[in-house]
Amino acid sequence: MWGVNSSFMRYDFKAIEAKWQGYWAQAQTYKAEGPSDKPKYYVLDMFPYPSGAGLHVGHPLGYIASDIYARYKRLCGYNVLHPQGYDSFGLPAEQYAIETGQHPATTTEQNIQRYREQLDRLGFSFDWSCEVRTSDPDYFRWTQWIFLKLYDAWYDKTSDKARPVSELLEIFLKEGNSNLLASCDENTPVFSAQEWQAMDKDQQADILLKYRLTYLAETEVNWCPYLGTVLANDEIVNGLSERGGHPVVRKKMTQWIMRISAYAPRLLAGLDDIDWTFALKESQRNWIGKSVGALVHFEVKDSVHKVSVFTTRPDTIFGVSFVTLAPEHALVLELTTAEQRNAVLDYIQTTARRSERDRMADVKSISGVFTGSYVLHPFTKKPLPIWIGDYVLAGYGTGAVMAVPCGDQRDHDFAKFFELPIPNIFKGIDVEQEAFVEKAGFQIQNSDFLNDLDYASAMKVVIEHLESAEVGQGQTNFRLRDAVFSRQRYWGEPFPIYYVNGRPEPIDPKYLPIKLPQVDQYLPTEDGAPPLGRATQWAWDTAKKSVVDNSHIDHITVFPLELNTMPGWAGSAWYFFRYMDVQNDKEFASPAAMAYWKQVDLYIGGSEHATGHLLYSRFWTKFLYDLGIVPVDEPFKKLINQGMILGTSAFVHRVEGTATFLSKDQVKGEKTQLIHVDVNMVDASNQLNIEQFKNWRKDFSDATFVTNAQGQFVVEREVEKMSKSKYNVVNPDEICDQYGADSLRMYEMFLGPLEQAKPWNTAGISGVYNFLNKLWRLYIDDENNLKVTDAKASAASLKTLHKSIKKVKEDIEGFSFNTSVSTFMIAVNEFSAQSCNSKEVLEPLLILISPYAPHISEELWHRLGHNSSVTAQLFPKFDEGLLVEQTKVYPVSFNGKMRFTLELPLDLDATAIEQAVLKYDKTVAQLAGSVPKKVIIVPGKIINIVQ
RNA sequence: GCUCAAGUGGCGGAAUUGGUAGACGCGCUGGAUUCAAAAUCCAGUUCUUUCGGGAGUGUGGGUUCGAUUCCCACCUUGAGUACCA
Repeated sequence: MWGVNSSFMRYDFKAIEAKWQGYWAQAQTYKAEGPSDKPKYYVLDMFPYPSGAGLHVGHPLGYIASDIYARYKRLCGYNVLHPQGYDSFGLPAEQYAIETGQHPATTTEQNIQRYREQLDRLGFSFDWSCEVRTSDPDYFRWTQWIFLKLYDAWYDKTSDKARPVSELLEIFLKEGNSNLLASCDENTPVFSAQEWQAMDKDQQADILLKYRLTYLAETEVNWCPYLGTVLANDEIVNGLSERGGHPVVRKKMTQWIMRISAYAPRLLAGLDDIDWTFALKESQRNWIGKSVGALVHFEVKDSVHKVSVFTTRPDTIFGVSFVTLAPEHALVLELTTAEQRNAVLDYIQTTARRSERDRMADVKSISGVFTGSYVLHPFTKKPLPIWIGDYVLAGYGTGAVMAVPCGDQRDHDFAKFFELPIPNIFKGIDVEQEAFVEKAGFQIQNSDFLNDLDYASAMKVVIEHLESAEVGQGQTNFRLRDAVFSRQRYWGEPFPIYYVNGRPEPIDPKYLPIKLPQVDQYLPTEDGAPPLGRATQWAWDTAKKSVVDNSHIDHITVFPLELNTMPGWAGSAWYFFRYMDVQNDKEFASPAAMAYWKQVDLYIGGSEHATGHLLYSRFWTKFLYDLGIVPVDEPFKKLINQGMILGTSAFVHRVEGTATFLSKDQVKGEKTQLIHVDVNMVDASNQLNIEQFKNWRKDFSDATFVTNAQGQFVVEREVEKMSKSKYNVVNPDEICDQYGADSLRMYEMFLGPLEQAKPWNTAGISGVYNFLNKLWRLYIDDENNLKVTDAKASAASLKTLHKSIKKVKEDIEGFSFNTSVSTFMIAVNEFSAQSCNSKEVLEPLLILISPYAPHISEELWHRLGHNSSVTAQLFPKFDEGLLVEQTKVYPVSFNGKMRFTLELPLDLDATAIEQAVLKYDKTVAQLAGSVPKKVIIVPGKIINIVQ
């Protein structure tokens, strides 16, 4: 308690922060204006999933950065929308519900409150009046509404946009689908207008479903019967579930699928127009995976069948020596001859037993089997053997490849292994040992009409030949697969769908939202239906009404509702539009609000969403744009990925097999195990509080602790991901208690570049904490009186101020928040040294610092006598004339003679220039042997000095 | 394997278009203050040195009057992705 009485006053951050947080909330200081004449700026964070663990210091990093930017934009006169919400549907709440029987809504609500308390302490300028929660029926009503829009839409490749199904019906009615270019199921039959009209309602419905942007299809999934759910590939380890170690089987399930593949070309092209990092765009490009090539059809010898393959290298068509099908390929059994039948069946069985993951992991071993059949080369008509092999994936292209051993390493390996021919089509290149895979630096040989051509011309010529001979055509393939949209879970959005004779029917939008029914348990039912199957049909009031409404249904009770729920990404794929007009109960946002706010100008979040959320959001935005619902076709103009804040774990050395713990400096060759200890029991100099440790781990209360000569027990340190299980979590609440929110905000920015991963180290925070106290003492004396006067500022302090304004402005606009903290420190140190107490510089300084440390700035601003908020001010402008720096002389070689370039400020007169030159005469003389005789001034800052 | 990013003091990290490398902070050292501690303030802190200087931004080359910055090769680390025909 000595500190309170000491002559040096520390600023009372607790009182100040509480005071201004309350004031901002009450005055709604950060509420965005509605559509107005002011220029707008939309700053968005990726909204959090409210987990039970609460926030650790890593979570707010991006929020602090976006808050600084939002505050800066307000200071620049923008109407800023800076909202926050919760991605509140999710698996952990459901798992907790399964274990405890508590409704996920209850725990979610508790977690949200905890998050809100923690966020509020940090002084964010969020406009909470437009908070969204994805699990709120008033919100997911619109998620369901968008789903219905997708259900009621198809993709027209001719106009390259989505259109309503009603327009598709008109086309079918008039001309059938033979001229239609649309994204649809591969197995869609071709029909005329007459044939369409002759179909019954059910047949028509089945056809339409093949065109819808969300459709039902059977897909293979990883099913864990024990957990009663589908698992993602990375949730499986060695064929067992990661959680619990239960067996996982491949199972076919009918699921809702999103036809994102229809948008692949536009999702790729759109990347060129948005301001994202190269790395992030690159990972989306890879994910979309465009490859340009050709489809080639091979006739099967003595058969009506054809094998179609996709290849990116049709120029190597004369190098084909066999064709390989995936074991799952539809034609495999039909093409297998009687002699090969057993071998092929064996092979299919063996590969089926291996999971997809094993197959992918095991790249080196080569396996395959001959089917006994042959295809005919499209040009030479030479018979080529058909093989099956598991290096060909059923899911990509056509599930079949034309094997060119001289031009593809996998084909080469396969050919060598099974002693198949390796014809060489590359002139003068040896392909005996390995394939030649370059796309340049060769001329083609042994290839009929392609001889002597290079890659580019051969590609062009061969596609012309394929098309004129009607044995293939140029084609572009995408790797992007349609996205499975069904989850066998409880805590997600219900689908607005019911079934009539097994066919889906949409629920009328006027009955939305379809709320989650009450269930007795959150597990799947005994017969394997999703948890929603536990609810009685009539628990679904609104759904029931819709079924009753449907006039062509007679026996309402037999028509089941969709029991799956939507995946986590559904609610997050459009939430940025809802913030614009959150109270609206007629539309998800009004056209006026969307016309004003348009799109997110700055989006900050983690890069782990590169191929999930960020891709799906772009997909839904483009879709809504096609229907004229939203005015933009890209949701996020600029995107920044904040790096992770890592934890610094602490470990103790335990001598193996004993209960003896050694201080780090006492380990002398003993075999030790490292055991995690809670970082909160370790001080800044890496000393462990042994008593606390014994208390924490009762099983070690009798253990021996070997300390060093100073009686200290030193722990081992290591940087790891911050996580509860590693006991390295630092809670922002504790930092706020000890140093205040402004210190935490500044320190997180000061740690390093925003986009870089960096370790947390609580010890370093004293630097910014001391800085804020120095800042305080610049304005307030030890008797708590204002020191600031109306006196004119000195030239030196004005220069310091304007340098700082320029630097901070550049830093914020370039997202280099770390260096502006240094700038503040330098400014305050210089002002202290200059004994500066002029309002003229100290007022602008507060405005400058306010985005970083809003509480202390606001307090001092009011102490200076202002009634308004510091954030209502305008960001100060810097005076270029004050920013004159030192002069520099550099020698420049020109036409063999030595010339000198001198960087000088604009406002220097001739005498000053001469002085500047003389000041550097030593350098110049060293370089040129003498002092320059003549100084020539050219426009701008550059002055040439000629010998 | 492929793609991307990054290697600078004891540590986190600065350095504008190629122009005084190590800003700023932590830590450490010394001093002031204190009965003492905490806190605060001041000075020092890349290495090396015969105190003139010399070396130095992962390694080896190159371009340049001048390179942390640009080019080539290599090494290391991190992230993503994976039989995509």
